[in-house]
Amino acid sequence: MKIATFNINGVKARAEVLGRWLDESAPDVAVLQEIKSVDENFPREIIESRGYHLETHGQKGFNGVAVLSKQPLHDVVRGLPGDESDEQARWIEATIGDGGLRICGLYLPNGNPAPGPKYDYKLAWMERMEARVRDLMTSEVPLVFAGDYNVIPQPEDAARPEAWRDDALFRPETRAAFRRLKSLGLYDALRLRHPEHEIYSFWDYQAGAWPRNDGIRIDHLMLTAQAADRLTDAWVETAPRAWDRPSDHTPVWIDLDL
DNA sequence: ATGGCTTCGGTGCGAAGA
Repeated sequence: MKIATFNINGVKARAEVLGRWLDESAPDVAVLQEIKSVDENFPREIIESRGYHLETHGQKGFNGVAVLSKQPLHDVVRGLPGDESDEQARWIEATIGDGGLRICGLYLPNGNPAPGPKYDYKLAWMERMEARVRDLMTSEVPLVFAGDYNVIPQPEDAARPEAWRDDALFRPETRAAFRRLKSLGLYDALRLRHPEHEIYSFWDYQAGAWPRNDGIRIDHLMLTAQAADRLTDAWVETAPRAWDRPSDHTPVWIDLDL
């Protein structure tokens, strides 16, 4: 089962890219971030015309997540539990097909500028995610937590780590919170398969970041042991970053023996 | 570089992103 996460930076602006990507790369399951669309205006036909089931959790203007799957989606949860007052659309869960896998698609807050209220929100969100992961891990079903984490886990996950030293994506508190998530028993799929350096998933639109390969790795698929046991491959698909009108992120993939 | 692009909403150009 091939599973991808893709921050598409606007589902309507990315209609052509999204259709081409589904045709060429054909994920079994994918989670999308930054759809920047309310659910009523989501261009569902791009996805459903290609035979996918689709669940969305959007809001006006920014944020927004979605999950698509060739198998039916069940028991959908929209929004990260733990704060009824949080109106930002950054979390969606669904069980795939007959229940052999549960996937969580997430768009973790950016947090800049740091320090400040946006950074406080990021750290609080990560604490809430920790609680949700704990909850879900009481089940024996393999779990995949996939999305744009807005976390550079280690210096080797950035082409120029010194440029990110004080940034909300790389500050010590951010990386410590990410380590706490891992210490619950989650495995970074890409690093399980590719411990080597220089693998990125985001390149800024500005200053020639893509042609200079001035990237960062912030899109992650985190697996429970039950899912990691099934992991056969993990990779970043860089080609879509070079297409016309690309997202500034590119898809990250795993293949599970499910 | 004190964001050099790009999205959205809305139809100006500011907010947000990373």
